[in-house]
Amino acid sequence: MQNQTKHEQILDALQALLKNKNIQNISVSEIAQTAGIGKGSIYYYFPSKDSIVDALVERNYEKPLETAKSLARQTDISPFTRMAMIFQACRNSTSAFRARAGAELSDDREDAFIRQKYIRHLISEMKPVLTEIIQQGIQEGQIHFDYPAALAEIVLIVLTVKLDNGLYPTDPEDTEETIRGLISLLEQGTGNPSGSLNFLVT
Amino acid sequence: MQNQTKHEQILDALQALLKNKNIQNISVSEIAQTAGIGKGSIYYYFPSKDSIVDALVERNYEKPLETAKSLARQTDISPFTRMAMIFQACRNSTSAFRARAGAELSDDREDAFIRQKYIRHLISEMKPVLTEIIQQGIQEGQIHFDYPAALAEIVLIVLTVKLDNGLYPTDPEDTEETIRGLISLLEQGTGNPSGSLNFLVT
DNA sequence: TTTCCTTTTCGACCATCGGTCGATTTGATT
DNA sequence: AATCAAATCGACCGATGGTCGAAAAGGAAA
Repeated sequence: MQNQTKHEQILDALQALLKNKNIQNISVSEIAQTAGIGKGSIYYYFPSKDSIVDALVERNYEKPLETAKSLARQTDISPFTRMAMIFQACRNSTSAFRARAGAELSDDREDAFIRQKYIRHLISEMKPVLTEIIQQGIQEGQIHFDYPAALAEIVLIVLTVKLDNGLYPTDPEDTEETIRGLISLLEQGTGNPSGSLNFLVT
Repeated sequence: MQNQTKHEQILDALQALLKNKNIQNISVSEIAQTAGIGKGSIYYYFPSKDSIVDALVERNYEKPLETAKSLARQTDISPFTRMAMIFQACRNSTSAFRARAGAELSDDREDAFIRQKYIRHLISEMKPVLTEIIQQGIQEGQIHFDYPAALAEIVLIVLTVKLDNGLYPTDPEDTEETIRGLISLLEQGTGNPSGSLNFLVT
């Protein structure tokens, strides 16, 4: 039983509790109790309640994002295929927090914070990767566009905001239409025939 | 002295306090003291501290957005000019909350919530307006695109997220480049010559 | 004016929370 | 056994959001 394990134990407890209530309504004592340790011990491993949340966000997003990144970095694959991977990664990485049970469409403050942290994390991690991919596409003549970094950012922002569906919630059909619109805009905006990028999303 | 006035008085107090610290560090007693009333009276006018924040967000964004909306609804003006108005409105409506003095780049929870509320508000209010404008542009043959609503949403999402610069903070040049990229994507994506939409942002 | 009732105001009080702290246990090393 | 550092604990602290009953304010009716 090393530090690592106790750390995980506490994070597991918080994650379990998050399924039933939001963070505001979870007390540190509760986390301790669920983890089966004393409240004081929590503060032996974490400096604050916030830091536990931070660590949990990190734990949930770091791994899938890391694998998506390494996949997307395989430069032998075609740019569009790698873009599709990123689209997929964005879909998959949607919050473990959102998996909350009753999950009323939350005006919830803590959720907002977690979401913000997640968006920042995802965009800053994926933007350079996607930019590279787009640049490769430009060099190979498949993409015609002058602002690769901006294009990467635009795509990531729209994907993140729409797919997370928490920051600005809409019904699924609406989300699909926006994604289709984004694809269409990408096609027309980068000089590709209509429908050619459909595979990005199917 | 009606209800309305006391209401406003409390909101004014909160707004004043927000200039110097963030909401987590402002207590209800402090708001009461600043407003010059007893703490108990606060709860006569508002059910909770959160609801005071909500009301303040509403008060700050409702008005400028309403005027932007009515401007953008003047169908006699050309679609692009009206789009420019919306671009401008997005720029201007950036948070009274962000005007905070020291304003360290906040990982702050309350800020995240306020930002979320603002983004939801702005997008849901402006999307129908912008959609109409784009549809008009399509009819007049100035815009060639099949998903007017999606296009409206994409533009609003990118503008909101980037211009607010809190959800995903970057340096100003980077923001400018993304906006330029968005313009360029719009031009190429809607069949307009390069540079023709520059006026949207200058 | 006096009475009566509603609306408004208030701050002491309450439960609870995040976080601290000193005491205590554990357990490896000598 | 002796020792020391790492780990554990829960009583305790200050502060907070929110409650409550008492009391003031202010008409309206007598």
